[in-house]
Amino acid sequence: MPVTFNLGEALDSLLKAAATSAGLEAAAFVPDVRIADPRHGDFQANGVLGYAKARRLNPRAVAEQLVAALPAEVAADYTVAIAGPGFINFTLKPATLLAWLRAHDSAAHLRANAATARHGQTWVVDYSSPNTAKQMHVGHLRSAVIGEAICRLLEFSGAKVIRDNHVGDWGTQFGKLIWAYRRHLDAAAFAADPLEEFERLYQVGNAAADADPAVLEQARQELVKLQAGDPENLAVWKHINAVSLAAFQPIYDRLGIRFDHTLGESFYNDQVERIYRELAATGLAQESQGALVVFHPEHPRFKTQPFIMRKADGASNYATTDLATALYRAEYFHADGIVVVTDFRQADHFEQLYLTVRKWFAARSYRLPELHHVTFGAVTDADGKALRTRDGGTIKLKELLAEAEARAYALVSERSAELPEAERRAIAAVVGVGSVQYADLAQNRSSDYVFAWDKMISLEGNTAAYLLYAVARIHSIFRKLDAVPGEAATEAAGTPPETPAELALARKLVKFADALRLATDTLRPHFLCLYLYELAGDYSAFYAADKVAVDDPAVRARRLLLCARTLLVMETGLGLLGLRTLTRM
RNA sequence: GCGAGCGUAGCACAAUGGAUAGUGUAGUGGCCUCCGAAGCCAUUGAUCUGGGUUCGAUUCCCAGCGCUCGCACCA
Repeated sequence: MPVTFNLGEALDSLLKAAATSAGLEAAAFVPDVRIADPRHGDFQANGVLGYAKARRLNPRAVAEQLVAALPAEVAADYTVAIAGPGFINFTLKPATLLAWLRAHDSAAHLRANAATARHGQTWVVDYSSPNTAKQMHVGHLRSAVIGEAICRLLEFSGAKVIRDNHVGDWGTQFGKLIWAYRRHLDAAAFAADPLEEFERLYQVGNAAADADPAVLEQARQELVKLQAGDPENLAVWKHINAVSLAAFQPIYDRLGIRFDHTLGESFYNDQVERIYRELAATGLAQESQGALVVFHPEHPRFKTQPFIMRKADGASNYATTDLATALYRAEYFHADGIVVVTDFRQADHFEQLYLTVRKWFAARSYRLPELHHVTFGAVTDADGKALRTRDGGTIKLKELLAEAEARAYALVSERSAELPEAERRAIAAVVGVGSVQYADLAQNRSSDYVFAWDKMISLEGNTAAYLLYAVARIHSIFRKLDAVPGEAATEAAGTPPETPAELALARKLVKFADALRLATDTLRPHFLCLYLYELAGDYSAFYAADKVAVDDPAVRARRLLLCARTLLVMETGLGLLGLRTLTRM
C-alpha cells in the first residue's frame, strides 16, 4: 500500500471517514490527531472526548465504535489502543516505519511530497529591509534570518516565493546627507568603507544643521530638489543607494540570501497619487489637522489613533508607500500571500495598514491576499537591555559575523587540530554563521532574545554545532565503511528497526512532515529547529547504543539505512533553515 | 492614560486545549583497549497572583502585579 508523507494528516482523514461509516455526526466530529508522547504511541486522536461529552455519550464507547469502523489498512500499519478517558493511540509498526523510510529516500522525493500544500500559490516575502546609507546592525539580523527561513519553508510547501528587500531608501535624512556628501566626502575613507563614511557624513550634516540655521535650510533645499527630480541630486542619491546595496551584498552572501527584487520605498513614489485618490474616493481617508488620515471606528484604539497617509505638508510617509506596496504585490505579483518580517514595535502600524488594506480592497473589489505581519522580539544583553557595544553604539552585523567566525575557528582548531588550516577556516565559516542563524531561529520569535556568545558557540544543547556534529558523525561512518548514503543494495537489504534506539530514531524520522507543516503554517521556524534538535538527540542516543559497523550484514544494512535517512532529513531541514552543513568538523 | 507583547527550575528556553509540564546549562554520579566524548546514560529543581470557561488550562476569557515596547505627521 502507498505510504503517505504526512501520516498524521492521513490518519485524520481516515478517522473522519470512519466517523461517517460508524454513524457519528460526521460534520461535527473533529478527529484532532496530533503527535503523541512516545510513551503512548506515535499519534493520538483526542476528538472523541469533546464529541462524546457534548452528547452525554461514553467516550470510550464512542472510541470503540470509531476504531471498529477504521479500514483494515490502519490495523495493518498501526497498533491501535484506546486509553484513559477516550484517547485513541496509534503506534506505528516496525514494518510501516521501514516502508515510510524507503518511500522517502531522496531530497527529491521529500520535496515532491511536501510541495502540495501551497502548490500554485505565489507568496511575497518582505524581509531584511535595511535603510540605505547606514550599516546593517544586529537589529537587522533577525528579520534577514527568519525571513529567509520562511521563504525556504514556503517554497518547500510548493509556493512560488518572491523575495523582496523593501529597503528604506527615501527618508528625510537624505537632505542632510547630500549636503554633507557634496562638501565633506573623504575619498580615502569612502574607498575603505563607504557605509562608514556615509554614516559619518550624515552626522556631519546633522551637527552642522543643528549649529547653523543656514545649513539646515540648505539641507532642506537639497531634499526639495531631490524630491523634485533635480538631476544632480538624483545622481548623488542613486550613487549612495547603489554603493549601499553593494556593501550589503557580502552579508547576504554569508547568510545565503538572494533577493529577487529590491523595491525600496522610492520605487513607489509615482504611485502615491493613486493611493490618495482611491482612499479618498472610497471614503476611508479624511482630512484631520491638515493631514490625510484613516480612522477605524470599530477599533478601540484606531478610532482615535490615526493612520497618517499624507502629512500636513503634503509629503508621503511610510504608510503611503506601504499601502502602495500592498497594492503592487497584489496587482503586479498576483500574490496569494504577503509576509512582512519586522520587529514587534511596528505591530500597530501593520495592524492599521492591514485594516485599511482590507477595507480598501473590498471597496474596489481587488483580490485580497493573505496578509501576515511576522514579528519578532528585541535582541538584548544579559540585563534585558537592547544590545549595544560597550561604548553604547550599535553592533555592526559584519563585525558580529566576523566574531562568530573567529570564535568558531578557535574552537575547531582546538578540537580538530589535525585538520589543515584551510579546512578549519571553511568549517569556521559554516559553524560561525550557522550558530548565529540558528540561535535566532531556534527560539520562538515572539519573545525577546538574550544574546550570549557562550551559549551560541559553546556548542552544547540546542545549537547549530550540535546538529552539525551529528551530521558530521554520520558522514564519518559512511567514510569509514567506504559506503555511500542511499546505496540501492544496502537499502534493499534493510530490515525493520528492532532495538529501542533504532525504533526511537525511526519514529522520529517519520514526523518530519508534521514539523514542516507546523513551522510553515505558523510561520515559526523554531518548530523545525526543535524537531531537528530532537532528531539529532535520538540519533546520538542510537549512535551510542547501537554500533553501525558490525559484522552481521543484515544489522549493518538496517542501521546504515537509518543513518542515510537521518542524514537526508537533517541536511534537508537545516537547508530549509538557511544553514549549510559539513562532512567533517 | 490607552494599547500590545512577554512572565515556566539559579540561568536560557520548549510545550499546535490533552495523559506524570519537556530540554539545555549550572550541580551531583556513571560511560572512551569499541564507528568522532563538540557525545551518551542517570539524577536534583519550575507554570507571577486571583477568579472564570472546559471532561481537561502553561495555553482561552476577566481582573491585578512585573518587565519591555507603541501611541499625530521618523521608519
